[in-house]
Amino acid sequence: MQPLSERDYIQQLSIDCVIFGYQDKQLKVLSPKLDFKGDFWALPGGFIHQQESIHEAAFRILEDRTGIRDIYLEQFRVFGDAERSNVQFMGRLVELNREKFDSHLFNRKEFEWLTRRFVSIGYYALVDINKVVPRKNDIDESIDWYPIKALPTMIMDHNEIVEKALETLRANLDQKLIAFNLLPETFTMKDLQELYEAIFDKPFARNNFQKKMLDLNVLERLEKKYTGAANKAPYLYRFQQQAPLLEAV
Amino acid sequence: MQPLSERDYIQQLSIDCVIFGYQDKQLKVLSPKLDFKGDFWALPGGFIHQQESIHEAAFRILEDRTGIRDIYLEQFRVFGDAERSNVQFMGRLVELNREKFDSHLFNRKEFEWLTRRFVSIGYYALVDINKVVPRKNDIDESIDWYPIKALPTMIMDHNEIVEKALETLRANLDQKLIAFNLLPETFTMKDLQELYEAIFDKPFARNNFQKKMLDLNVLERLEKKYTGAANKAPYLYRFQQQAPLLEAV
DNA sequence: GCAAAAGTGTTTTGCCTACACCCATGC
DNA sequence: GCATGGGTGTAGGCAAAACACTTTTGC
Repeated sequence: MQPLSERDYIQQLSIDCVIFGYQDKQLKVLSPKLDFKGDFWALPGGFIHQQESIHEAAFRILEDRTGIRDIYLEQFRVFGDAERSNVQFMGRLVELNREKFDSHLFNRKEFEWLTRRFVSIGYYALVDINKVVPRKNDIDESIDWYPIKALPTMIMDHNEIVEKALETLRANLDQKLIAFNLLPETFTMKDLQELYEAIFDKPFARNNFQKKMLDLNVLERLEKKYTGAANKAPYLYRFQQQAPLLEAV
Repeated sequence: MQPLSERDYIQQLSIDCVIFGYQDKQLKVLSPKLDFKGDFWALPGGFIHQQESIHEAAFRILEDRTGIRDIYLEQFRVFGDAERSNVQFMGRLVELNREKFDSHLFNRKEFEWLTRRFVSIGYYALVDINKVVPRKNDIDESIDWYPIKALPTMIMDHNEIVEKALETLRANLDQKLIAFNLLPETFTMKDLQELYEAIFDKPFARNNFQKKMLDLNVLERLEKKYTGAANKAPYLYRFQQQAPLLEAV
Protein backbone atom coordinates (compact mmCIF):
# COMPACT_ATOMS: atom_id res chain seq x y z
CA MET A 1 0.00 0.00 0.00
CA GLN A 2 1.12 3.51 -0.74
CA PRO A 3 2.60 5.14 2.36
CA LEU A 4 0.62 7.94 3.95
CA SER A 5 3.31 10.47 3.34
CA GLU A 6 3.16 10.02 -0.41
CA ARG A 7 -0.56 10.25 -0.89
CA ASP A 8 -2.14 13.50 -1.95
CA TYR A 9 -3.32 14.57 1.47
CA ILE A 10 -3.40 18.07 2.90
CA GLN A 11 -0.50 18.19 5.33
CA GLN A 12 -1.03 18.42 9.09
CA LEU A 13 -4.79 18.55 8.79
CA SER A 14 -6.97 15.67 9.93
CA ILE A 15 -10.58 14.78 10.62
CA ASP A 16 -11.82 13.00 13.73
CA CYS A 17 -15.33 11.60 13.80
CA VAL A 18 -17.48 11.00 16.84
CA ILE A 19 -20.00 8.47 15.58
CA PHE A 20 -22.98 8.27 17.88
CA GLY A 21 -25.26 5.25 18.04
CA TYR A 22 -28.03 4.20 20.41
CA GLN A 23 -28.54 0.75 21.85
CA ASP A 24 -29.73 -0.82 25.11
CA LYS A 25 -30.90 2.57 26.38
CA GLN A 26 -27.37 3.90 26.10
CA LEU A 27 -25.70 6.43 23.88
CA LYS A 28 -22.66 4.79 22.31
CA VAL A 29 -19.61 5.86 20.38
CA LEU A 30 -17.78 3.82 17.78
CA SER A 31 -14.10 3.35 18.49
CA PRO A 32 -11.46 1.15 16.87
CA LYS A 33 -8.67 -0.36 18.91
CA LEU A 34 -5.30 -0.34 17.23
CA ASP A 35 -3.64 -3.62 16.31
CA PHE A 36 -0.62 -2.99 18.50
CA LYS A 37 0.39 -3.95 21.98
CA GLY A 38 -0.57 -1.38 24.54
CA ASP A 39 -4.36 -0.87 24.37
CA PHE A 40 -4.65 2.13 22.11
CA TRP A 41 -8.20 3.28 21.34
CA ALA A 42 -8.96 6.15 18.99
CA LEU A 43 -11.71 7.95 17.16
CA PRO A 44 -12.26 6.99 13.55
CA GLY A 45 -10.34 9.57 11.61
CA GLY A 46 -8.42 10.30 8.50
CA PHE A 47 -6.99 12.88 6.19
CA ILE A 48 -8.24 15.07 3.39
CA HIS A 49 -7.43 14.46 -0.25
CA GLN A 50 -6.45 17.45 -2.32
CA GLN A 51 -9.40 17.00 -4.60
CA GLU A 52 -12.16 16.45 -2.06
CA SER A 53 -13.97 18.82 0.28
CA ILE A 54 -13.63 18.35 4.02
CA HIS A 55 -17.26 17.25 4.09
CA GLU A 56 -16.65 14.60 1.45
CA ALA A 57 -13.59 13.45 3.36
CA ALA A 58 -15.66 13.04 6.51
CA PHE A 59 -18.25 11.02 4.58
CA ARG A 60 -15.53 8.82 3.12
CA ILE A 61 -14.02 8.16 6.55
CA LEU A 62 -17.45 7.35 7.90
CA GLU A 63 -18.32 5.00 5.09
CA ASP A 64 -15.02 3.17 5.51
CA ARG A 65 -15.85 2.35 9.10
CA THR A 66 -19.63 1.95 9.04
CA GLY A 67 -20.39 0.77 5.53
CA ILE A 68 -23.16 3.32 5.15
CA ARG A 69 -23.17 6.68 3.50
CA ASP A 70 -26.61 8.04 4.27
CA ILE A 71 -25.67 9.58 7.58
CA TYR A 72 -26.30 12.74 9.53
CA LEU A 73 -22.96 14.49 9.73
CA GLU A 74 -21.87 17.87 10.99
CA GLN A 75 -18.62 19.63 11.82
CA PHE A 76 -18.61 21.06 15.30
CA ARG A 77 -15.15 22.33 16.26
CA VAL A 78 -11.50 22.55 15.32
CA PHE A 79 -8.84 21.26 17.67
CA GLY A 80 -5.62 23.13 17.10
CA ASP A 81 -3.36 23.34 20.13
CA ALA A 82 0.27 23.92 19.28
CA GLU A 83 1.30 20.77 21.11
CA ARG A 84 -1.36 18.67 19.44
CA SER A 85 0.54 15.80 17.84
CA ASN A 86 0.79 12.04 17.78
CA VAL A 87 4.36 12.16 18.98
CA GLN A 88 3.71 11.09 22.54
CA PHE A 89 1.34 8.27 21.73
CA MET A 90 3.41 7.13 18.76
CA GLY A 91 6.49 7.08 20.96
CA ARG A 92 4.83 4.76 23.43
CA LEU A 93 3.41 2.67 20.62
CA VAL A 94 6.80 2.17 18.98
CA GLU A 95 8.40 1.39 22.30
CA LEU A 96 5.87 -1.35 23.00
CA ASN A 97 5.96 -2.76 19.49
CA ARG A 98 9.63 -2.73 18.50
CA GLU A 99 9.36 -5.90 16.47
CA LYS A 100 6.83 -4.42 14.05
CA PHE A 101 8.78 -1.28 13.40
CA ASP A 102 11.88 -3.03 12.16
CA SER A 103 9.73 -4.42 9.38
CA HIS A 104 8.22 -2.75 6.34
CA LEU A 105 5.12 -1.18 7.89
CA PHE A 106 6.38 2.08 9.29
CA ASN A 107 9.55 3.59 8.01
CA ARG A 108 11.22 6.68 9.36
CA LYS A 109 9.57 9.00 6.84
CA GLU A 110 6.14 7.66 7.68
CA PHE A 111 6.79 8.12 11.37
CA GLU A 112 7.78 11.73 10.85
CA TRP A 113 4.74 12.43 8.69
CA LEU A 114 2.43 11.06 11.36
CA THR A 115 4.03 12.67 14.37
CA ARG A 116 4.01 16.23 13.17
CA ARG A 117 1.65 18.66 14.79
CA PHE A 118 -1.89 18.15 13.45
CA VAL A 119 -4.91 20.41 13.37
CA SER A 120 -8.06 18.31 13.46
CA ILE A 121 -11.59 19.11 12.39
CA GLY A 122 -14.14 17.45 14.66
CA TYR A 123 -17.25 15.95 13.08
CA TYR A 124 -20.09 14.17 14.77
CA ALA A 125 -22.38 11.66 13.10
CA LEU A 126 -25.69 10.12 14.10
CA VAL A 127 -26.46 6.62 12.86
CA ASP A 128 -29.03 3.89 13.25
CA ILE A 129 -26.81 1.44 15.05
CA ASN A 130 -28.61 -1.52 13.46
CA LYS A 131 -27.67 -0.42 9.98
CA VAL A 132 -23.98 -0.29 10.79
CA VAL A 133 -21.59 -3.20 10.48
CA PRO A 134 -18.38 -1.75 11.93
CA ARG A 135 -15.38 -2.36 9.71
CA LYS A 136 -11.80 -2.63 10.79
CA ASN A 137 -9.16 -0.99 8.66
CA ASP A 138 -5.61 -2.29 8.17
CA ILE A 139 -4.31 -1.15 11.52
CA ASP A 140 -7.30 -2.02 13.70
CA GLU A 141 -7.39 -4.95 16.04
CA SER A 142 -11.11 -4.43 16.65
CA ILE A 143 -13.80 -1.83 16.32
CA ASP A 144 -16.69 -1.63 18.77
CA TRP A 145 -19.43 0.49 20.23
CA TYR A 146 -18.70 1.82 23.72
CA PRO A 147 -21.27 3.41 26.04
CA ILE A 148 -20.45 7.06 26.39
CA LYS A 149 -20.37 6.62 30.13
CA ALA A 150 -17.80 3.85 29.88
CA LEU A 151 -15.48 4.99 27.14
CA PRO A 152 -11.94 3.69 27.27
CA THR A 153 -9.16 6.23 27.63
CA MET A 154 -8.29 7.16 24.07
CA ILE A 155 -5.18 8.55 22.45
CA MET A 156 -4.33 12.22 22.30
CA ASP A 157 -7.28 14.51 23.05
CA HIS A 158 -9.92 12.14 21.67
CA ASN A 159 -11.83 11.88 24.94
CA GLU A 160 -12.11 15.65 25.02
CA ILE A 161 -13.33 15.64 21.42
CA VAL A 162 -16.13 13.27 22.41
CA GLU A 163 -17.15 15.60 25.24
CA LYS A 164 -17.36 18.59 22.96
CA ALA A 165 -19.31 16.55 20.45
CA LEU A 166 -21.82 15.57 23.10
CA GLU A 167 -22.21 19.20 24.16
CA THR A 168 -22.95 20.17 20.58
CA LEU A 169 -25.36 17.28 20.13
CA ARG A 170 -27.30 18.37 23.20
CA ALA A 171 -27.44 21.95 22.03
CA ASN A 172 -28.60 21.01 18.54
CA LEU A 173 -30.95 18.16 19.30
CA ASP A 174 -34.22 20.04 19.59
CA GLN A 175 -33.42 22.85 17.23
CA LYS A 176 -32.44 20.68 14.30
CA LEU A 177 -34.74 17.69 14.90
CA ILE A 178 -31.94 15.21 14.48
CA ALA A 179 -32.65 12.70 17.24
CA PHE A 180 -34.51 10.47 14.80
CA ASN A 181 -31.28 9.67 13.01
CA LEU A 182 -30.30 7.56 16.00
CA LEU A 183 -33.45 5.41 15.90
CA PRO A 184 -34.70 2.77 13.49
CA GLU A 185 -37.37 3.60 10.92
CA THR A 186 -40.19 3.05 13.40
CA PHE A 187 -40.13 3.46 17.15
CA THR A 188 -42.41 3.96 20.11
CA MET A 189 -42.71 7.13 22.12
CA LYS A 190 -40.96 5.37 24.96
CA ASP A 191 -38.02 4.56 22.72
CA LEU A 192 -37.73 8.21 21.80
CA GLN A 193 -37.96 9.32 25.39
CA GLU A 194 -35.34 6.87 26.53
CA LEU A 195 -33.09 8.12 23.77
CA TYR A 196 -33.48 11.67 25.04
CA GLU A 197 -32.81 10.51 28.55
CA ALA A 198 -29.65 8.77 27.42
CA ILE A 199 -28.41 11.85 25.58
CA PHE A 200 -29.16 14.36 28.31
CA ASP A 201 -28.52 11.95 31.15
CA LYS A 202 -31.64 13.04 32.98
CA PRO A 203 -35.27 11.90 33.18
CA PHE A 204 -38.16 13.53 31.33
CA ALA A 205 -41.81 13.59 32.39
CA ARG A 206 -43.59 11.01 30.28
CA ASN A 207 -46.78 12.88 29.45
CA ASN A 208 -45.13 16.22 28.81
CA PHE A 209 -42.50 14.60 26.66
CA GLN A 210 -45.16 12.97 24.51
CA LYS A 211 -47.01 16.23 24.10
CA LYS A 212 -43.88 18.12 23.16
CA MET A 213 -42.90 15.56 20.54
CA LEU A 214 -46.36 15.36 19.01
CA ASP A 215 -46.58 19.14 18.89
CA LEU A 216 -43.52 19.18 16.67
CA ASN A 217 -45.75 17.87 13.91
CA VAL A 218 -43.06 15.69 12.44
CA LEU A 219 -44.22 12.32 13.72
CA GLU A 220 -46.49 10.05 11.78
CA ARG A 221 -48.49 7.66 13.92
CA LEU A 222 -48.59 4.10 12.62
CA GLU A 223 -50.21 0.90 13.93
CA LYS A 224 -49.94 -0.31 17.49
CA LYS A 225 -47.13 -2.53 18.61
CA TYR A 226 -48.33 -5.61 20.51
CA THR A 227 -45.54 -7.03 22.59
CA GLY A 228 -47.49 -9.60 24.56
CA ALA A 229 -47.05 -7.59 27.72
CA ALA A 230 -49.98 -7.18 30.05
CA ASN A 231 -50.55 -3.54 29.28
CA LYS A 232 -51.81 -1.13 26.70
CA ALA A 233 -49.99 -1.44 23.39
CA PRO A 234 -47.98 1.63 22.35
CA TYR A 235 -48.23 3.20 18.93
CA LEU A 236 -45.35 3.06 16.53
CA TYR A 237 -44.19 6.32 14.99
CA ARG A 238 -42.21 7.31 11.96
CA PHE A 239 -40.32 10.53 11.40
CA GLN A 240 -41.71 12.56 8.53
CA GLN A 241 -38.80 13.67 6.40
CA GLN A 242 -40.75 16.41 4.69
CA ALA A 243 -41.59 18.14 7.94
CA PRO A 244 -44.61 20.41 7.51
CA LEU A 245 -43.25 23.19 9.71
CA LEU A 246 -46.14 25.52 8.96
CA GLU A 247 -49.14 23.35 9.71
CA ALA A 248 -51.26 26.21 10.99
CA VAL A 249 -52.09 27.79 7.62
CA MET B 1 10.84 40.26 3.97
CA GLN B 2 10.86 36.52 4.10
CA PRO B 3 8.56 35.05 1.48
CA LEU B 4 5.40 33.33 2.70
CA SER B 5 6.42 30.01 1.29
CA GLU B 6 9.53 29.84 3.41
CA ARG B 7 8.03 30.73 6.75
CA ASP B 8 7.08 28.01 9.18
CA TYR B 9 3.37 27.98 8.41
CA ILE B 10 1.06 25.01 8.31
CA GLN B 11 0.44 24.38 4.62
CA GLN B 12 -2.95 25.01 3.01
CA LEU B 13 -4.57 26.05 6.27
CA SER B 14 -5.63 29.62 6.90
CA ILE B 15 -7.66 31.71 9.31
CA ASP B 16 -10.21 34.32 8.29
CA CYS B 17 -11.52 36.76 10.88
CA VAL B 18 -14.84 38.52 10.83
CA ILE B 19 -14.22 41.45 13.16
CA PHE B 20 -17.48 43.00 14.29
CA GLY B 21 -17.73 46.56 15.56
CA TYR B 22 -20.66 48.84 16.34
CA GLN B 23 -20.93 52.48 15.38
CA ASP B 24 -23.65 54.92 14.29
CA LYS B 25 -26.33 52.37 15.11
CA GLN B 26 -24.85 49.96 12.59
CA LEU B 27 -23.05 46.66 12.86
CA LYS B 28 -19.79 46.96 10.98
CA VAL B 29 -17.07 44.63 9.74
CA LEU B 30 -13.41 45.49 9.35
CA SER B 31 -12.06 44.89 5.87
CA PRO B 32 -8.75 45.79 4.26
CA LYS B 33 -8.55 46.70 0.60
CA LEU B 34 -5.57 45.30 -1.23
CA ASP B 35 -2.95 47.66 -2.61
CA PHE B 36 -3.48 46.51 -6.19
CA LYS B 37 -5.51 47.71 -9.11
CA GLY B 38 -8.90 46.09 -9.30
CA ASP B 39 -10.75 46.81 -6.01
CA PHE B 40 -10.03 43.67 -4.01
CA TRP B 41 -11.50 43.60 -0.52
CA ALA B 42 -10.88 40.74 1.88
CA LEU B 43 -11.32 39.60 5.42
CA PRO B 44 -8.35 40.02 7.73
CA GLY B 45 -6.67 36.66 7.67
CA GLY B 46 -3.45 34.82 7.94
CA PHE B 47 -1.71 31.55 8.51
CA ILE B 48 -0.73 29.41 11.45
CA HIS B 49 2.82 29.08 12.69
CA GLN B 50 4.03 25.63 13.56
CA GLN B 51 4.59 26.58 17.16
CA GLU B 52 1.34 28.41 17.91
CA SER B 53 -2.19 27.20 18.49
CA ILE B 54 -4.90 28.19 16.05
CA HIS B 55 -6.38 30.36 18.79
CA GLU B 56 -3.09 32.17 19.29
CA ALA B 57 -2.79 32.61 15.55
CA ALA B 58 -6.22 34.21 15.43
CA PHE B 59 -5.26 36.55 18.27
CA ARG B 60 -2.05 37.49 16.47
CA ILE B 61 -3.89 38.24 13.24
CA LEU B 62 -6.39 40.32 15.17
CA GLU B 63 -3.76 42.27 17.03
CA ASP B 64 -1.92 42.99 13.80
CA ARG B 65 -4.98 44.67 12.36
CA THR B 66 -6.63 46.22 15.41
CA GLY B 67 -3.75 46.93 17.78
CA ILE B 68 -5.61 45.34 20.66
CA ARG B 69 -5.36 41.92 22.17
CA ASP B 70 -8.11 41.86 24.75
CA ILE B 71 -10.84 40.74 22.41
CA TYR B 72 -13.75 38.35 22.38
CA LEU B 73 -12.85 35.72 19.84
CA GLU B 74 -14.45 32.46 18.82
CA GLN B 75 -14.11 29.96 16.01
CA PHE B 76 -17.39 29.24 14.30
CA ARG B 77 -16.89 27.15 11.17
CA VAL B 78 -14.42 25.59 8.77
CA PHE B 79 -14.63 26.37 5.08
CA GLY B 80 -13.21 23.49 3.12
CA ASP B 81 -14.64 23.10 -0.36
CA ALA B 82 -12.36 21.25 -2.73
CA GLU B 83 -12.34 24.19 -5.14
CA ARG B 84 -11.60 26.70 -2.43
CA SER B 85 -8.46 28.49 -3.57
CA ASN B 86 -7.10 31.91 -4.38
CA VAL B 87 -6.37 30.90 -7.92
CA GLN B 88 -9.23 32.75 -9.56
CA PHE B 89 -8.80 35.96 -7.65
CA MET B 90 -5.00 35.84 -7.90
CA GLY B 91 -5.29 35.33 -11.64
CA ARG B 92 -7.36 38.46 -12.03
CA LEU B 93 -5.08 40.34 -9.68
CA VAL B 94 -1.96 39.44 -11.62
CA GLU B 95 -3.64 40.26 -14.91
CA LEU B 96 -4.54 43.74 -13.69
CA ASN B 97 -1.17 44.37 -12.06
CA ARG B 98 1.40 43.00 -14.49
CA GLU B 99 3.96 45.68 -13.66
CA LYS B 100 4.20 44.67 -10.01
CA PHE B 101 4.68 41.01 -10.73
CA ASP B 102 7.74 41.42 -12.87
CA SER B 103 9.41 42.92 -9.82
CA HIS B 104 10.57 41.30 -6.63
CA LEU B 105 7.29 41.06 -4.73
CA PHE B 106 5.74 37.88 -5.98
CA ASN B 107 7.83 35.24 -7.59
CA ARG B 108 6.55 32.07 -9.15
CA LYS B 109 7.06 29.98 -6.01
CA GLU B 110 5.15 32.48 -3.92
CA PHE B 111 2.30 32.49 -6.41
CA GLU B 112 2.05 28.73 -6.29
CA TRP B 113 2.10 28.65 -2.51
CA LEU B 114 -0.75 31.14 -2.34
CA THR B 115 -2.94 29.67 -5.03
CA ARG B 116 -3.11 26.16 -3.73
CA ARG B 117 -6.36 24.91 -2.28
CA PHE B 118 -6.83 26.31 1.25
CA VAL B 119 -8.97 25.14 4.13
CA SER B 120 -9.88 28.12 6.27
CA ILE B 121 -10.99 28.32 9.88
CA GLY B 122 -13.52 31.09 10.41
CA TYR B 123 -13.27 33.16 13.57
CA TYR B 124 -15.45 36.02 14.63
CA ALA B 125 -14.39 38.77 17.00
CA LEU B 126 -16.32 41.43 18.91
CA VAL B 127 -14.55 44.70 19.65
CA ASP B 128 -15.23 48.11 21.08
CA ILE B 129 -14.82 50.04 17.87
CA ASN B 130 -13.44 53.06 19.72
CA LYS B 131 -10.52 51.10 21.05
CA VAL B 132 -9.43 49.98 17.61
CA VAL B 133 -7.08 51.88 15.35
CA PRO B 134 -7.16 49.80 12.17
CA ARG B 135 -3.70 49.02 10.85
CA LYS B 136 -2.76 48.31 7.28
CA ASN B 137 -0.29 45.58 6.60
CA ASP B 138 2.25 45.56 3.77
CA ILE B 139 -0.19 44.71 1.03
CA ASP B 140 -3.13 46.86 2.11
CA GLU B 141 -4.12 50.05 0.38
CA SER B 142 -6.59 50.84 3.16
CA ILE B 143 -8.47 49.19 5.98
CA ASP B 144 -11.93 50.40 7.00
CA TRP B 145 -15.14 49.55 8.79
CA TYR B 146 -18.03 48.72 6.49
CA PRO B 147 -21.67 48.49 7.57
CA ILE B 148 -22.74 44.90 7.31
CA LYS B 149 -25.59 45.98 5.09
CA ALA B 150 -23.23 47.69 2.67
CA LEU B 151 -20.26 45.37 2.49
CA PRO B 152 -18.24 45.48 -0.69
CA THR B 153 -18.00 42.30 -2.72
CA MET B 154 -15.01 40.50 -1.31
CA ILE B 155 -12.63 37.94 -2.72
CA MET B 156 -13.29 34.20 -2.69
CA ASP B 157 -16.07 33.16 -0.32
CA HIS B 158 -15.46 35.94 2.19
CA ASN B 159 -18.95 37.40 1.88
CA GLU B 160 -20.38 33.98 2.70
CA ILE B 161 -18.05 33.73 5.69
CA VAL B 162 -19.46 37.01 7.02
CA GLU B 163 -23.00 35.70 6.66
CA LYS B 164 -22.21 32.54 8.60
CA ALA B 165 -20.46 34.60 11.25
CA LEU B 166 -23.53 36.79 11.65
CA GLU B 167 -25.75 33.74 11.98
CA THR B 168 -23.52 32.41 14.73
CA LEU B 169 -23.38 35.77 16.47
CA ARG B 170 -27.17 35.95 16.54
CA ALA B 171 -27.46 32.43 17.88
CA ASN B 172 -24.88 33.01 20.61
CA LEU B 173 -25.73 36.55 21.64
CA ASP B 174 -28.17 35.85 24.43
CA GLN B 175 -26.78 32.55 25.53
CA LYS B 176 -23.23 33.71 26.01
CA LEU B 177 -23.87 37.31 27.05
CA ILE B 178 -21.35 38.69 24.62
CA ALA B 179 -23.10 41.76 23.25
CA PHE B 180 -21.31 43.96 25.76
CA ASN B 181 -18.02 43.36 24.00
CA LEU B 182 -19.28 45.60 21.19
CA LEU B 183 -20.03 48.54 23.48
CA PRO B 184 -17.81 50.92 25.42
CA GLU B 185 -17.29 50.45 29.15
CA THR B 186 -20.50 52.30 30.02
CA PHE B 187 -23.65 52.64 27.96
CA THR B 188 -27.32 53.45 28.26
CA MET B 189 -30.12 50.96 27.87
CA LYS B 190 -31.00 52.63 24.61
CA ASP B 191 -27.47 52.04 23.31
CA LEU B 192 -27.79 48.38 24.16
CA GLN B 193 -31.18 48.11 22.53
CA GLU B 194 -30.02 49.79 19.34
CA LEU B 195 -27.11 47.39 19.24
CA TYR B 196 -29.49 44.46 19.44
CA GLU B 197 -31.63 45.99 16.74
CA ALA B 198 -28.60 46.40 14.51
CA ILE B 199 -27.52 42.81 15.03
CA PHE B 200 -30.93 41.23 14.52
CA ASP B 201 -32.13 43.80 12.03
CA LYS B 202 -35.49 44.13 13.74
CA PRO B 203 -37.02 46.37 16.41
CA PHE B 204 -37.46 45.42 20.06
CA ALA B 205 -40.10 46.73 22.46
CA ARG B 206 -38.41 49.28 24.70
CA ASN B 207 -39.89 48.33 28.07
CA ASN B 208 -39.68 44.60 27.58
CA PHE B 209 -36.13 44.85 26.35
CA GLN B 210 -35.14 46.75 29.48
CA LYS B 211 -36.77 44.19 31.71
CA LYS B 212 -35.12 41.29 29.94
CA MET B 213 -31.69 42.85 30.20
CA LEU B 214 -32.08 43.79 33.87
CA ASP B 215 -33.33 40.29 34.67
CA LEU B 216 -30.06 38.90 33.41
CA ASN B 217 -28.47 40.27 36.58
CA VAL B 218 -25.26 41.19 34.86
CA LEU B 219 -25.76 44.95 34.57
CA GLU B 220 -24.53 47.37 37.16
CA ARG B 221 -26.46 50.63 37.24
CA LEU B 222 -24.28 53.72 37.51
CA GLU B 223 -25.06 57.44 37.64
CA LYS B 224 -27.43 59.19 35.27
CA LYS B 225 -26.25 60.60 32.01
CA TYR B 226 -27.35 64.20 31.49
CA THR B 227 -27.26 65.11 27.84
CA GLY B 228 -28.96 68.49 27.97
CA ALA B 229 -32.00 67.09 26.18
CA ALA B 230 -35.44 68.05 27.40
CA ASN B 231 -36.28 64.68 28.88
CA LYS B 232 -35.53 62.31 31.70
CA ALA B 233 -31.87 61.43 31.93
CA PRO B 234 -31.09 57.77 31.28
CA TYR B 235 -28.93 55.67 33.58
CA LEU B 236 -25.55 54.47 32.53
CA TYR B 237 -24.79 50.77 32.92
CA ARG B 238 -21.71 48.67 33.12
CA PHE B 239 -21.39 44.97 32.41
CA GLN B 240 -20.42 42.97 35.46
CA GLN B 241 -17.65 40.62 34.47
CA GLN B 242 -18.15 38.38 37.47
CA ALA B 243 -21.77 37.63 36.61
CA PRO B 244 -23.63 36.34 39.67
CA LEU B 245 -25.67 33.78 37.79
CA LEU B 246 -27.19 32.32 40.92
CA GLU B 247 -28.60 35.37 42.62
CA ALA B 248 -31.57 33.60 44.12
CA VAL B 249 -29.75 31.71 46.88
C1' DG C 1 -60.53 -7.83 38.68
C1' DC C 2 -55.93 -6.33 38.64
C1' DA C 3 -51.32 -4.63 37.74
C1' DA C 4 -48.64 -2.37 34.40
C1' DA C 5 -47.88 0.82 31.00
C1' DA C 6 -49.89 3.96 27.50
C1' DG C 7 -52.69 7.85 26.32
C1' DT C 8 -54.88 12.16 27.39
C1' DG C 9 -56.79 16.08 30.09
C1' DT C 10 -56.32 19.93 33.61
C1' DT C 11 -53.97 23.16 36.52
C1' DT C 12 -50.08 25.85 37.64
C1' DT C 13 -46.09 28.33 36.65
C1' DG C 14 -43.06 31.23 34.30
C1' DC C 15 -41.83 33.87 30.49
C1' DC C 16 -42.61 36.96 26.61
C1' DT C 17 -45.62 40.38 24.60
C1' DA C 18 -48.67 44.27 24.55
C1' DC C 19 -50.68 47.98 26.66
C1' DA C 20 -50.71 51.59 30.00
C1' DC C 21 -49.05 54.79 33.10
C1' DC C 22 -45.85 57.69 35.71
C1' DC C 23 -41.44 60.41 36.09
C1' DA C 24 -37.64 63.56 35.08
C1' DT C 25 -35.78 67.15 32.12
C1' DG C 26 -35.17 71.63 29.61
C1' DC C 27 -37.57 75.04 27.29
C1' DG D 1 -47.14 73.72 31.45
C1' DC D 2 -45.63 70.73 28.08
C1' DA D 3 -43.33 67.92 24.79
C1' DT D 4 -39.94 64.33 24.91
C1' DG D 5 -37.95 60.33 26.17
C1' DG D 6 -36.90 57.11 30.24
C1' DG D 7 -38.50 53.91 33.88
C1' DT D 8 -41.85 50.80 35.67
C1' DG D 9 -46.27 48.18 36.49
C1' DT D 10 -50.01 45.19 34.89
C1' DA D 11 -52.91 42.07 31.96
C1' DG D 12 -53.04 38.47 28.28
C1' DG D 13 -51.16 34.58 25.70
C1' DC D 14 -48.35 30.69 25.11
C1' DA D 15 -45.64 26.87 26.41
C1' DA D 16 -43.36 24.05 29.79
C1' DA D 17 -43.93 21.68 34.13
C1' DA D 18 -46.67 19.38 37.60
C1' DC D 19 -50.58 16.78 38.81
C1' DA D 20 -54.37 13.75 37.84
C1' DC D 21 -57.25 10.65 35.48
C1' DT D 22 -58.71 7.18 31.89
C1' DT D 23 -57.74 3.34 28.68
C1' DT D 24 -55.81 -0.87 27.06
C1' DT D 25 -53.62 -5.31 27.60
C1' DG D 26 -52.71 -10.18 29.36
C1' DC D 27 -53.18 -12.90 33.15
